[in-house]
Amino acid sequence: MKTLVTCALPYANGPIHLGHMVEHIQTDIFVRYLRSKGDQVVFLCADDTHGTAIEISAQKQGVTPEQFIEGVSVDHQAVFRDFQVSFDHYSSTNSEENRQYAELIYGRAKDAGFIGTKDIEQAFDETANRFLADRFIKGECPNCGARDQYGDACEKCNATYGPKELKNPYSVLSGKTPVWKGSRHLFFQLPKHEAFLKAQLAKPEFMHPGLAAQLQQFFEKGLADWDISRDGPYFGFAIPGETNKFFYVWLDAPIGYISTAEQWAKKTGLAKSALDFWAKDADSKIVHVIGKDIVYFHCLFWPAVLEVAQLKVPDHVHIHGHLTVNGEKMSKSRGTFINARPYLDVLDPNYLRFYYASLLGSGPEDLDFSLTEFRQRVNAELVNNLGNLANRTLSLLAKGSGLAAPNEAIGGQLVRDALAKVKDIGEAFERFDHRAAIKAILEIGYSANQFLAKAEPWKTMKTDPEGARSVLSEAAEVVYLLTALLDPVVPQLAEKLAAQLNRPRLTFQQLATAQYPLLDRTAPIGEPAPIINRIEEAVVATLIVAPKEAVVEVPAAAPAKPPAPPAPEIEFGDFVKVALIAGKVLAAEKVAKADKLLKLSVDLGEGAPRTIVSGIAEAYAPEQVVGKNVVVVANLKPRPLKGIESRGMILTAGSGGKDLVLLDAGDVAPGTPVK
RNA sequence: GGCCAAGUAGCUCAGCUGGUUAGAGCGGCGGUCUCAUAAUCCGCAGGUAGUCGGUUCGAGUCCGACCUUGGCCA
Repeated sequence: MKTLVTCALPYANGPIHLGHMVEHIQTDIFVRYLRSKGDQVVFLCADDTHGTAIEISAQKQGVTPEQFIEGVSVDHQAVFRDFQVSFDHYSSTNSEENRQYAELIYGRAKDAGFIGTKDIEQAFDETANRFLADRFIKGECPNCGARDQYGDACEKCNATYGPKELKNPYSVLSGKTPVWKGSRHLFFQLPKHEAFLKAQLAKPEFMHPGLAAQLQQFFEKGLADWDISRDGPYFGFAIPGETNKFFYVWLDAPIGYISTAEQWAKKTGLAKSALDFWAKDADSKIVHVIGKDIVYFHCLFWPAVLEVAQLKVPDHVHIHGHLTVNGEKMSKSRGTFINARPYLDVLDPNYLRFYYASLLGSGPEDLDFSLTEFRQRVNAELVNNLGNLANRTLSLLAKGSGLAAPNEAIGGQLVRDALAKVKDIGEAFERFDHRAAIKAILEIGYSANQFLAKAEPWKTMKTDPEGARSVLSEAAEVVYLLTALLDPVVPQLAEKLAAQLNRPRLTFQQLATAQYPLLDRTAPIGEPAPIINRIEEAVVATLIVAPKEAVVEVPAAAPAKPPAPPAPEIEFGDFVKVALIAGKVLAAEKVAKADKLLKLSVDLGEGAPRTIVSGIAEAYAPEQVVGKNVVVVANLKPRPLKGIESRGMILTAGSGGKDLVLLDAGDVAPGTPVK
């Protein structure tokens, strides 16, 4: 039995960011575990390269789409390599193999009578000579009138509608008003597969049951035919037997999973073809790992397409959540959109691998990259607990005369307790519950540190050198065990430990039957050294950078003003009288008959929130300030403003009116003093 | 609007089929050790379990309503 594992194919229209890495790291951990356990596993990924967006991007850069995706692919692969994501092959959907499989699958669907045609009317840009997808047409929201909204939904009021309903529509490409034009499109007849899909979703091992339940809404509304064709010009594969029609990018993208396997088979000779995995009756297990945003493509369309093409339907689709940064969606304007390459420029990839692993459960919940949490947890758990355990043990051992013969009375309990956790750790990795695996590994580290603290070999070394050697040798058993347990998560560090022990890494396969003692005590150990250093706070802070545009715009928007006259000096005693406290805005509303005032409810960690009236309404809408961390003068005498008693003052910078920004207290708990 | 999921200490989470004083890690505070990357180890403080109601001898655990958050609606 061999397992084929895939990550979702990154779109070749931009760089890899830390959100992508959530998926690739957790999948790599899963794969490395399976390999360590002795499973045959092939780990594949590719760039998703087709569609209008890529064509436009290439045009902007003055290169062909092929040149454009080639450059992107080089960058993508370098990032994954530097994060030690261990793909067996990385390809592109713009390959000859992918064209062949796309044509094969389409042909089988057509022969089986599952492709229909329909005439549809679409926006057409006569200047660019293109049909316009919903996101290439903008206009005013038919519901709330907001300007510059896309053709499918309004970001202001969340209304959904069709592009034809937009008022004053214009093409994003040319700015011209589009015309409406008919075109005949090809449709995959999804409704004919309702029974198959219902049965597929009912399989408990196929996908997360909660998300499967969510897909029921598609059945309740009735499945619709799926438009799989696009009119040229379109960067993609021409549809056989049609004129100027191309496969929609979402048809050939997942087929990349198959064509990449085909290339891998050719490259390595380890399989005759992709069909060793993908034939309907193949002795294989197929696992897709995807984000929750693309569930219906992978759990509705894709299984139906494979079924029609008489290929194997995936055994499991693992669905994970998205990344937030400091508790919010990644945002370019807030500077929290962190790309993978800048991260690698300043920080060790092992930090991120460990941190993600320590947060990831097997469910589809989001996870947060909080800068402080990231630094504190990695330093405390990976560097201090585990890294230091290895370093203190091996350093002391190196000072003595090497490993002692096994002494079960001293170390048997420690090692057996640790070994007893191995099965659970493996099972946790296998169900993507990396968080649980890390927790158990840390418990082992904790036990070993405790063991050393009690035995105090650095003291007994002087009086009982043999006893001290035995204690350290037993602790070294745990370090040796870590070469297997840490390998899926931080393979480089596991390798360093193995080198310092002067032995090859242990594997989960070996551990399945291993017993105390694990370590051959006759061979010498290597040279001890710290395996990884702590994260510096100053370095983490550099990950969040305000976008350049904003930095440039500030001086332009605020013409130089004469500097304010310096305030008279005050004593330190005067300063400390001001109680500055970090708070979080829980709610905000406009104060009636006041242009400048917002009534805020602010959590200062006091139990009940405070009401504070603040003159920031010209700069901030109420919904913009909710959730913000602010600095509050907490001991200001209460004062009524427009009949509302304001108990404190929010600090801002700027001259007032529209020109002010709230001071951000940062990622600290409400009630934290500010000095 | 419809549907789905989640709401347990400052943060991230455990708590099996309802049953004694609700747990852990991180963070905070105090102490200890000094082998080790000021690491380790010991201890302390922190929770009206989103809210309200119901079932039950007994509910964080079951049911209902509501609130909040996130997601999906091709």
